[in-house]
Amino acid sequence: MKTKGPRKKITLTDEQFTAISRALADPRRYAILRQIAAAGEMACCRLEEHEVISPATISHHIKELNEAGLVEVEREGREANLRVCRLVFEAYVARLASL
Amino acid sequence: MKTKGPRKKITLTDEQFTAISRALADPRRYAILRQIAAAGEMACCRLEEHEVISPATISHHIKELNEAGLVEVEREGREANLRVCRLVFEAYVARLASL
DNA sequence: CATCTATTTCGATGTATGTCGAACCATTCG
DNA sequence: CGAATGGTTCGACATACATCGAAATAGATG
Repeated sequence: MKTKGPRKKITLTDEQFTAISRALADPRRYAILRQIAAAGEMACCRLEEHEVISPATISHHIKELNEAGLVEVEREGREANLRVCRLVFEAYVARLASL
Repeated sequence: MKTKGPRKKITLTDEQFTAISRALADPRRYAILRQIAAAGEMACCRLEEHEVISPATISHHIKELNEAGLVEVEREGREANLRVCRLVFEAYVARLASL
């Protein structure tokens, strides 16, 4: 069975690869990424992290994830909608797996 | 074709997972890991990094990789033989891929 | 407009970490 | 034994970075 896979192959630059590695290295950031991934799409204000860390810090983490190319941010009204860039993430995993 | 795959499945603790993430996040450390992986097994003193960074720093990185469970160190005579722990690495990639 | 909510930006702060030199330990070899 | 080789350990140092509070921005809403 072919579970609606990626259409295109993506190649990451070395810079993006290390940016992603660093982005994933912080547990809090990884937890955020997981929530977004699990939800498919979610508003920033729905993140569990609001119980734990300040809005400023959350915003910072989102920015890191976004600049690494892992997360797409779409402002909609007053909130920010987050979505994982699957193609980029899969490209990262693939490259990592090839060691 | 079944390319001599891993015998057992390994489950990583959360701590080990983040330790590996952090270990991979430094480009220098990742480069070292790649060399070891490419060689299958290699003496520490053969690492290209000796051209770039001090023995002390290399030793530090090896230690990090080892403590994360990614690299096995076996002292043989005066040199240290390095080998990638494939099972651990593959467990990491698998868990990462499942997001 | 005034206010509330969601988010960002800025500056400050404490901690983590990559790096080094120097000293040290272990092994090999003359 | 004494020197050379390969690694490690130990501070020290500089930079990176997670975090915060406060102030700013932007949209919704009364």
